Amino acid sequence: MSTIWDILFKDVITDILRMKDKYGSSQSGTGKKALVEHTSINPNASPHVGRARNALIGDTIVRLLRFEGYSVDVHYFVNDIGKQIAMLLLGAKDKSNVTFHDLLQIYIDINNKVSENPELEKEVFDLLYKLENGDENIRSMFRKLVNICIEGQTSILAELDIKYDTFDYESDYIYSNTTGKLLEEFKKTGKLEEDEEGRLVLNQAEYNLPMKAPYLVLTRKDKTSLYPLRDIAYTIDKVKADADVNIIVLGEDQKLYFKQIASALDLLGYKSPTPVHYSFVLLAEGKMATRKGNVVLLEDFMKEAIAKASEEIEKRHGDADINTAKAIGYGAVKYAILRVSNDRNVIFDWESALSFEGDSGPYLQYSLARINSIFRNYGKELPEDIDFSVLQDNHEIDLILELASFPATVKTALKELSPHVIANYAYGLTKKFSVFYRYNSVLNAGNENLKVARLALIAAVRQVILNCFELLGIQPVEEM
RNA sequence: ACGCCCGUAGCUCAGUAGGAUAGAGCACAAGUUUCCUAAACUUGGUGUCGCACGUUCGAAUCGUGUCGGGCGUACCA
Repeated sequence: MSTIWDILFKDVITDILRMKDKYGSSQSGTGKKALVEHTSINPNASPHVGRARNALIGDTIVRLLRFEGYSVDVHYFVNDIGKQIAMLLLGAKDKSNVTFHDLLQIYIDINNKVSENPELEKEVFDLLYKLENGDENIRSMFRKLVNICIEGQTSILAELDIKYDTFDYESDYIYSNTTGKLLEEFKKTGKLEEDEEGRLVLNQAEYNLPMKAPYLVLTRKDKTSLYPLRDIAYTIDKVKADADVNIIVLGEDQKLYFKQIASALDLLGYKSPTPVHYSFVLLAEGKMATRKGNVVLLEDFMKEAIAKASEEIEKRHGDADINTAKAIGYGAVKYAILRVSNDRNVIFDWESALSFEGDSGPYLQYSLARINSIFRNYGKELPEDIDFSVLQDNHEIDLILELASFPATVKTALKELSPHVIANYAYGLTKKFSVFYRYNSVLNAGNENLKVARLALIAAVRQVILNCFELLGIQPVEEM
């Protein structure tokens, strides 16, 4: 008396248990290369949660691509040149032993000073001019400051298990005169013009971009480079790496700007990377502004999350293991940001971001911990032959349908480059598991056939939760 | 002023290649544990799916307009 459900249970569960951490992957990237650039924070201060959204989306896309079998090269563009970093240097150069955590205040102070005293701006540009024209002393001062920043920023992200393969320094494009050669290329297109002030600008009228003036300014009047020129040079380098997939994660403030870059690339015959845009993180009381200092720093969010996790663990188990507290706290941090679709603003408020109940990272981990607990109590290997026809409860059917839809979910997430698809799926699956768990005992199922069939079912659930965790960068927790 | 994105329950969010009574979490109230972890589960809603008009047998989903929020519109990066 075989039914459609028997077949579904048998096929899906056996597939999952056989394919393990590959279940859900269609291996569409086997033998292919992908290049992803994300984060690329200005080296001026500790990242706030808004910047973290870039890193989290980017990292999840990297994980999705690797899951699909792509060989992924993760790039970080270090913006170690330009007015902002020169200002930071101006603010820091008379101070000794500057550390990463001094930089935010220095940055805020110097911004205030310069806006009060425009004379200081000349010093800023003087620093830049010397830098671009090979002043070794200035150059090493910049590099030293930038490295303090990058080290500080990436160590915070590394703590969240977000890692990079390649750091590309923007200044290298000037030192190697790549920007100079690029200007020659643009000259050949006939679209490079010198404006009345002596700056070199690219005429982009033919691309009909929605802007008032169709010009991309590439240099200052002293012919020092502006960011777009360096960015184009860099982007061309990435395109030349000839990856099958080339992605860049950018805030929505870069939408139009990136179209300008893409147009410039098109002019030279290059295919531009695929941009993934996301909306900003807002505070309940308004916008975040680094210069005003009303930001939520990522590291503060992480610390609070660990503190909350430790507190919850102590409530239940006496003392808290720091690794477990980190896994739970960081899972909450990541999930709070990844659950929202890219094109919506994330409204950050401490209370819901640190909620460990319901639709949250810890909820997912808790489901996994419960499954682990059942297997610890069972203490044996599952038998080879399992009769799946005994599974016919509605809660079991809900679960198997959810499990069966995981591969399609991965495809959607990859097609739309939207991590929230995975986050929401993971919640939906664990919610169904929680309901199943409430109404169906596994170890006391009544008979051996039902018991092992349910064990196989939740083993499959466990595997798919683990696969979601791998994609979201959330650490599994054995017990909690 | 113009361009792009968003607007769904008190709050935070899913759901839009058109399809049946629009779903979660939080908050609030009441319950569930001699039984695999209660960070869980169940029950309780008064949603004009911002508003208006339109296309359609049928619209949260498509079109136009409008209001509100986010972002942008060469010489920051």
